[in-house]
Amino acid sequence: MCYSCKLIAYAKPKCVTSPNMTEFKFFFYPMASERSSYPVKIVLNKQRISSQWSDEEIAVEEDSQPQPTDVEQRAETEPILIKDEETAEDVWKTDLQEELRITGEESGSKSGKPPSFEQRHFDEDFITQPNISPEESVEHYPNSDGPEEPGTSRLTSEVFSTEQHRPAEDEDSLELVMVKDEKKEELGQTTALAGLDQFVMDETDGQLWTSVDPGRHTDGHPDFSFHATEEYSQNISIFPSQSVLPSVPTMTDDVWPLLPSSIGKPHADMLSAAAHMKKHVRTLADETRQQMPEGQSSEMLNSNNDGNSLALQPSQHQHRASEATVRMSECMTGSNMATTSTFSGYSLSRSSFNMVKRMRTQWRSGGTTERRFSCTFCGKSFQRFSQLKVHLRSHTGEKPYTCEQCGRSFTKQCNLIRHAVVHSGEKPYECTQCGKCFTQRSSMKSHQRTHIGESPVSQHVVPAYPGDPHTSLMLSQTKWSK
DNA sequence: CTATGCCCCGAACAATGA
DNA sequence: TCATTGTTCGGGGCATAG
Repeated sequence: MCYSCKLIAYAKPKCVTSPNMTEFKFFFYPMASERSSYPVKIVLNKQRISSQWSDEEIAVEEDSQPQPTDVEQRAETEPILIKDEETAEDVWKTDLQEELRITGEESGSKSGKPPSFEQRHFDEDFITQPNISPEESVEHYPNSDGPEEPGTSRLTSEVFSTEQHRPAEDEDSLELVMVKDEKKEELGQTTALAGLDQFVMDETDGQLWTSVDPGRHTDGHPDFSFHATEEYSQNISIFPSQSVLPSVPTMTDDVWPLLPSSIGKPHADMLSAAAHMKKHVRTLADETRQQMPEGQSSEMLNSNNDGNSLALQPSQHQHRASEATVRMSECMTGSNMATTSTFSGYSLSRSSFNMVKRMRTQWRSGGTTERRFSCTFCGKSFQRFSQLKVHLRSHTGEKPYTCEQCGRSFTKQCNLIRHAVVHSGEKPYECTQCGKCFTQRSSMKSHQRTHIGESPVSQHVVPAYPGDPHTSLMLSQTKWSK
């Protein structure tokens, strides 16, 4: 959102124009007044505390917007279910270009088909915010002088969720189309097709789409989430030359009256405003990059945008989505994922999807490398994908195996089996020297080391477990070192 | 190849005794 | 209070079955 040009912007994938090209729409919505900035509350930043809002925002919020709204509550409680349109096998067959194509396909809604829950949430997730429809953005702006019914929510979960809402966008918003072009040689053609209101982008990497943590501020103002990439921001070219101007699609008169007077109909101010938004694109993308932990931005952010979910979770997880969940935004910010369970772990599926594909590529090209699967979270490598899959649970907080007696969950089934002795009281491991029993073998072995300690002479000569440096180290560092 | 189970180490925490 | 010991669990390596 720009407080200078009074525009609110966000991007949304539009459709697939060719196997190598995906269109994205930039929607710019006018702010009717300074006070109209208050709808940024609609950003649904659930993590931000109220004290972070300005006094004015709080005042407005208290006056006219009972909280939390139903939508906010729903967003907090309902899991994000991402529809998987590809089988795992298909995923393996795709290459990076296909991935881009998929990104466009999955983002495109099926016209004439009611939005499914998954699709709706996907779109919400992708758009991230602002979660306000163009129609409402006009209706509820205080400047519109429209009487606002008490209790009327400014929010809607259906906003922009499907193509069915597009007419409203076309009517009330200034629509800019961004064309994601994968091949530079097609740039000229794309430019010709794009016209004035299209951004021609160049792509050099398959991991491009990012999103901004909605919980951030920009210049002291609430931040609208934003989807773009640093590559895009670097190469973004709005109205590169005046020569493009003749190709400007004519904006309908239905649109222009809704824009702030400073923007008006297509003229120099419009170009200035667009150039201004370009600056925002770049700024926000840079901020996004800086915010992300190093080495994670591409994977993590990219995962938030589409619905290609690779079912990395075991089947049990489908019954325990509420248990093995993770808040995607927290993944993006690197906070503790395991301790906060709000959204379904499926929100990470895209990340896994990209990661797995990358790993497979690495495996194919790497040949006979010892460690073929690397975790993009921590960089740890594994010989087998199944090992990595289990390892990923430590990052996602997924614990698919739950004890029926105490409800505690575990990342591995063997851990659950091992845990069962806690309830049964069974101590199957007995010390051969003293007869004391233990629940775990490692506990018994640890105990047996104490027996070895009873013989200070032998502890250096005959370790409890020959070849076990840990034993020798323990002995040298404990009582015998005194 | 994946799924599964076993084994292991290490960390965190609690209980206990000097 | 501190060191020691025991308990519990997380997580990696590996073997094996399918």
